[in-house]
Amino acid sequence: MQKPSLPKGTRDFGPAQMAKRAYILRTITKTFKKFGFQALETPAMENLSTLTGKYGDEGDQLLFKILNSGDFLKQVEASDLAEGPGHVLPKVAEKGLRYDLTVPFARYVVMNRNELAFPFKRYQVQPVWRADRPQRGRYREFYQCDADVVGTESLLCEVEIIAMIQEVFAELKIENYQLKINNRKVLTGIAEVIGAAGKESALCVAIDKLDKIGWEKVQEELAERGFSEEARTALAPLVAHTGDVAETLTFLSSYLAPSTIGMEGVAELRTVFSLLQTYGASPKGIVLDVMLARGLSYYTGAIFEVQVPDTGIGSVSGGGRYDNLTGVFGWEGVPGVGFSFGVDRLYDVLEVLQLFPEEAVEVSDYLLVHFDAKGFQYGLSLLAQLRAAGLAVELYPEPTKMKKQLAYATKKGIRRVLLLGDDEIAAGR
RNA sequence: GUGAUUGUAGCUCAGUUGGUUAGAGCGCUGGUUUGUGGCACCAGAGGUCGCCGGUUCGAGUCCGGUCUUUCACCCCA
Repeated sequence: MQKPSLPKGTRDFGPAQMAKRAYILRTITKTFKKFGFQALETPAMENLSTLTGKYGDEGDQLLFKILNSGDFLKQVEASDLAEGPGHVLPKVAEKGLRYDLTVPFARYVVMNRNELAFPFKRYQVQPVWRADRPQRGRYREFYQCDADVVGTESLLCEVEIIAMIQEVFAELKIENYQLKINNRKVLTGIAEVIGAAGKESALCVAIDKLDKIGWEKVQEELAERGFSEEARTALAPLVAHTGDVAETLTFLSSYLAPSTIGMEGVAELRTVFSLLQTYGASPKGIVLDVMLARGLSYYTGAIFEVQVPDTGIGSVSGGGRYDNLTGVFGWEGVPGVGFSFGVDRLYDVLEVLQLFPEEAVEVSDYLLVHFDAKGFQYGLSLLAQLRAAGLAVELYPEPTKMKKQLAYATKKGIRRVLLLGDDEIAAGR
């Protein structure tokens, strides 16, 4: 007999966890629907050709590949083996597990472009798989919870994303959070202004670590990546800047004045904040963080990230705008904007802050406890009535002593029991 | 992918410089209690010490490999 075990980086979700996860997902999907987003599901597996090349070389390595069925070696020649794994792979695996929800979404949009009503707003809650090395809060199978709008450049989308995030956090009773906003064009502008035009992706990767490793270390990394002394000096006032949204916008207007694209970013940010005000959203939790970069290279406009301080848990939500979502599938120039909630991390945050409501745990309202066959028969006759009244009820299925039945109720967390003895039956209760 | 780290009963962990039948607490099962569980007391079950190999008269203890856990890097949710 073998000991059962789980593949590395995967988890079971027991009843208690499922109830709490369902609470989170109910809250999120309710909000998505309220904003006009519609559900989409795509297959767990995609053609490998759909997935490869979309996430960079490292991403390709993190894809789970599915071995072809049957004689998976039939197309492989000895010469292929000699050429290495890269040559053999396409001949033994033509499918892979999805790595995120964005690429399958783009594939879906392209395949259905004639049927969809644009701007198309969809949400999608499904697991994704990455052959990463697991760590705390990082798994090989985890859920993403995406909402995207494709087919419009309107900044209303950005505003609505901010409003949805605020609504979800309010519903979940998370009071203290930071919704960080920035714009990729601002970052491009910064690269231009400090004389490092075109090196913004390297700039982003380094700057993104500011919170984690501090300004000193970021400067070292920038130096390693070929940023000059002057560039780093020019960056310093920006790093040092603090202030509210209005002050930061004013600061950026002068700092980025030499950069056309940078000023475009500032203008977009101004519009978003202005629309937000008109919408009536509270400025609560919103931070304009010019150092927010996010690692992803495909964002071209707004960038979002949400953190809950003092929990030791990384960002729980993030997203941004991309100009060309569907270009890789041959349909150029379709803009989109979207974001994602990290369900697993949100779960951890609620756990740490003890914000799960008691009723999140789904358990029967009553257990019917019987002493003998007569009580069991009577209990059986009550079951359907009580259930018809909308109560979750169960009857202990075996004849056994009360101690065991009550212990079952205790362990399962059933708060109320009905004892069915001769006296109760006689009294009609 | 790089560098560390962990693994003993269902759970949390002891286990002395390698030396007889590997322990504790909690949990579990039964009983004290043929109508009131959570407390108490009594009894009991449960481990080829992650797995494979090596050193040794002898390995839970030392060595190698492998898997697993956790952590940092890379990257990311």
